[in-house]
Amino acid sequence: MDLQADDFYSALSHPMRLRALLLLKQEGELCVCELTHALALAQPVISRHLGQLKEARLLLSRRQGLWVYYRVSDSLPEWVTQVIETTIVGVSATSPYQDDRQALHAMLDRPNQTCC
Amino acid sequence: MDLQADDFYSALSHPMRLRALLLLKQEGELCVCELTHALALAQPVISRHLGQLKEARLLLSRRQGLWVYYRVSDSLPEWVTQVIETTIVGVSATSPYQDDRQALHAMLDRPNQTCC
DNA sequence: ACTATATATATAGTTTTCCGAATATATGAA
DNA sequence: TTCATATATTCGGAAAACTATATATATAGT
Repeated sequence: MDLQADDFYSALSHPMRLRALLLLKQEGELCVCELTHALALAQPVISRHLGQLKEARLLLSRRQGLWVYYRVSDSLPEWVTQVIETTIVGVSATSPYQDDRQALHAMLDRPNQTCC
Repeated sequence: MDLQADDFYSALSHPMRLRALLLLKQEGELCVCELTHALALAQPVISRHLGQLKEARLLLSRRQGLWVYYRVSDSLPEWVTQVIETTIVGVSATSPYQDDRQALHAMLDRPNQTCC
């Protein structure tokens, strides 16, 4: 069963879910602690929103050790992929999306080799 | 002040507002009674959702006699226009968007010359 | 003025969404 | 096993969104 348009749009109705999706699309896989740092929100809040995006089938996740990595699903309908990419082109240079990327890149001790 | 991405996405978070926007983009100007017929909803419900879309700067309206015609704004950011068009390409042949157009076209006595 | 039609708004109540805090679970290391 | 860390979930309350009903407004015609 495919992703429905109204599920897609209501999944993105919360500003933070939009920020998380755009950041993940641009950066690839990110763990919860990286998103928590980049978006400057409490960890349970992040986890809940990621859970909603995953339930809406926009995200996939995999666990690696202590960390859970989220990424944008690679089996989205073509129009959804285009909409996300068009949105990135349109707004990624503006606030708060630009700041989110900067905060991520400014984060010290990102996992993959080291720890959070 | 320009349309913000999170305003755009939260404006479309209600399934009916998404249906109305896609229908208006495809059909051009429509009056409230046409939308009420096509979407099969009570008139105050339609008016309120149209008001929200207008407040979000996605729609414009003009009054002509008794009727108020709504249309998609012609001064949207380019990325917003592309997102809307991409969504139409992706889902306009599916339910309920296809049915909405059919219901509109099946409506007798649409205004413009006659009355609702 | 009065009537009819189209649309908008206000009110009240219900449902949904969201957050904070606490707690639970999963993994890895000692 | 015990401890520490990362993430998920649960619970209670607050805030927001939504609906239905009723009413108000705007316009046109008589």
